[in-house]
Amino acid sequence: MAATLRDVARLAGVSFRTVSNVVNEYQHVSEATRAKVEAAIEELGYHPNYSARSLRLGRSKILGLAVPTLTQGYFAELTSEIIDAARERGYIVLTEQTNSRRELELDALQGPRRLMTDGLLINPLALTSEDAPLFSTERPVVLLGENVFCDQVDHVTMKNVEAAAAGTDYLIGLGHRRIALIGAATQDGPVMGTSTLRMKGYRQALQAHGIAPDPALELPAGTWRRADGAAGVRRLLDNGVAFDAVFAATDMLALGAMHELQVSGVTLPGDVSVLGFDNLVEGEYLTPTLSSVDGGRRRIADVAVSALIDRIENPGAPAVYQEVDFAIVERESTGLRRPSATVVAEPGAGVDVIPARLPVTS
Amino acid sequence: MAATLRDVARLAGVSFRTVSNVVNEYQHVSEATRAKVEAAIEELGYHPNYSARSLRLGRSKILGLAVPTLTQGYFAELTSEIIDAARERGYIVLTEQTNSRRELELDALQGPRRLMTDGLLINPLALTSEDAPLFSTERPVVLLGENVFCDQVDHVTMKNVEAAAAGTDYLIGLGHRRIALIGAATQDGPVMGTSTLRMKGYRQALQAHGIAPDPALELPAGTWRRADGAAGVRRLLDNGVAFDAVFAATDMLALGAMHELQVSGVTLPGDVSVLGFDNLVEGEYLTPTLSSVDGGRRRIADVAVSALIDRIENPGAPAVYQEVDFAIVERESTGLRRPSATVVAEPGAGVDVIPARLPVTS
DNA sequence: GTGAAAGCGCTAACAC
DNA sequence: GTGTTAGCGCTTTCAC
Repeated sequence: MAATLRDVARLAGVSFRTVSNVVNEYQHVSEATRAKVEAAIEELGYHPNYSARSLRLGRSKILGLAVPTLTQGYFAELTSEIIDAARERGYIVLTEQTNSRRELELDALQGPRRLMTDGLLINPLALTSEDAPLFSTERPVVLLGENVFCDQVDHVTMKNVEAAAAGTDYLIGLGHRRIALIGAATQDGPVMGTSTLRMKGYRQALQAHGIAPDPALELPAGTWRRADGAAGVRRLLDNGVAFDAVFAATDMLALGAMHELQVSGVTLPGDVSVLGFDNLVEGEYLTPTLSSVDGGRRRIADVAVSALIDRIENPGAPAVYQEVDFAIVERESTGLRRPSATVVAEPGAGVDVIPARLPVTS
Repeated sequence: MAATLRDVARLAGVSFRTVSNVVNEYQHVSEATRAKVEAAIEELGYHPNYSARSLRLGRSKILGLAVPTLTQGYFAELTSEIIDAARERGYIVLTEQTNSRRELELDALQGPRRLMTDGLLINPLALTSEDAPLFSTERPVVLLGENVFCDQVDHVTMKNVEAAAAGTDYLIGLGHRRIALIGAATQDGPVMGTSTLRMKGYRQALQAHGIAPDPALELPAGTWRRADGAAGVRRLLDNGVAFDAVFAATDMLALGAMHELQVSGVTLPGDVSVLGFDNLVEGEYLTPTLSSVDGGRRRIADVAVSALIDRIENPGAPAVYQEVDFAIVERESTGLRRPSATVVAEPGAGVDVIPARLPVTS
């Protein structure tokens, strides 16, 4: 059996109240007693019992985290960063996977496990803003993502519209005019909210530069997996749609798109620039390395964890909606449009149908 | 404040002992009382307090998991599967990342957090078998991976040697004779244990078929990231080493290798077969899809969680070392060696230096 | 600066 | 079949 406060007190020859004082770094303990107690703690290998402490304090120093799945790069990295951020603040993380299933998202929110944790970070995908009332529970919740909005609850997310606009703007600045968007929003698509916002930013940037959006360049993706990115490019190539850049709504889509382009003999970024979104570490290990819009995942982790812990330790403040800053991470997959490239249509020219595939000019 | 047993008892008009009986599904509760109590529970939204229950029982139904990082595909997927397996058995998982740092692995093993969990699953990378004594702690531990072996502790791992041999054997069966191994073991390389075992299996299979191992085909990888796989292939191509297949020690290495081959104009699997190891979901989303040795990750998760929970609920049994079964998952990146391929050296012929790069025969 | 004692919410041994 | 009660290990109020 593990040593308790009493065991330590007995060994140190003090009352167990004094031991508690030492453990909790209270004032008013003489140096001599403190040393004695610390020696006893060391000797017995004493650690406080967290269950007892939680019961007493009503706090466990455990945060709950509910993400769709760890098998997707974005959520694996987000979780990784949340765990690290929590650790820095003395909290640990109980991770649950909801698999985007409504019942599991509800369980994370309302189930008995809630009581083990001091607060919950949740990125819902199945629940929608119609379910918003469910989020204003007695125990603190911090919302992540773009699927649910709720006035009553802290929310940390990206500047999706602005970031997507900046990404598009960056491509335009490189001279690109026929920018395909892979991962365009559809009614029944996955992660509706996110794609809607990113598409909005894409269109805004085009319009700001007087480029008319071309439906042929807006490709929905069934899911956000690599294969969908590849399929998007395939469709462009098969339909002979002219394009000089690809903006993918996520890095996973970008990876698939890059791959399909390269297999088809298209040089990156010579013929086509590819820009992703999310800045996954994976992008650093590609050839060419992937340029990407960093929506601020790292910062979301930090801010969300801070917001949650602040609310736990200091309840009652009004709910805050926070958007973190983004950045464009320029690597090798994007470059200046080559003046000689034959595939580029003039701004606003609509669909340019070219014979077969994207010709490779070199 | 959340409702307690007493609140429920008061509302139901029974003693709180009776409520406890209902909650814990004891015998000897009349139907009528049970119904009354359940109604009261429902009305108050009562959930038992886990801290109190843990304190009382000395059990928390929380498992600890210490993996190097969630940013690597293998560990993200392993964690995902462990969380699901634990959930099925009524446990939840506290995930920690050790970043392969010795101090953090020690902390997972010995730190105060151990007391919150009923048991620990740990995949050490910095600790070695010399540290084995540290693993036989009072509370149950299950070891994962190949870096530490300890008689005193349950251990669940892959049949690395046999699986790598089977993978190599499979490639030989397809007619390949010049099989490059990317991720060969080195003294100071990462994940020493794993690469040593997989290389051993590779060599065994070659020898079983009378093929002499060729040092030029055994490429160490600095780390197990995608870029290292690409670098391995580059080295083969630049040195003009003839090869008709690549066996990568992990899927990440395989991804990099595939990419570098394709960018160099090599057709997969027409010119070269590529076989990975780990069977990450990512492999399903490549073009071509990646054939891979599945070391049994899914099963490791199940078996390890079961072993840990069994030991928690029924301590005292002797420690067990278990190796799970593997499988070869055949997808598109591997195929029969083409008889016409000019790049294939005869078995045992040693290094064939060819002019420039691997010629593409079509 | 230290000691005594209450009580967090629960389970289970013990009465009835 | 139901009620009473002790105590898990801790923090903290209150004396001294």
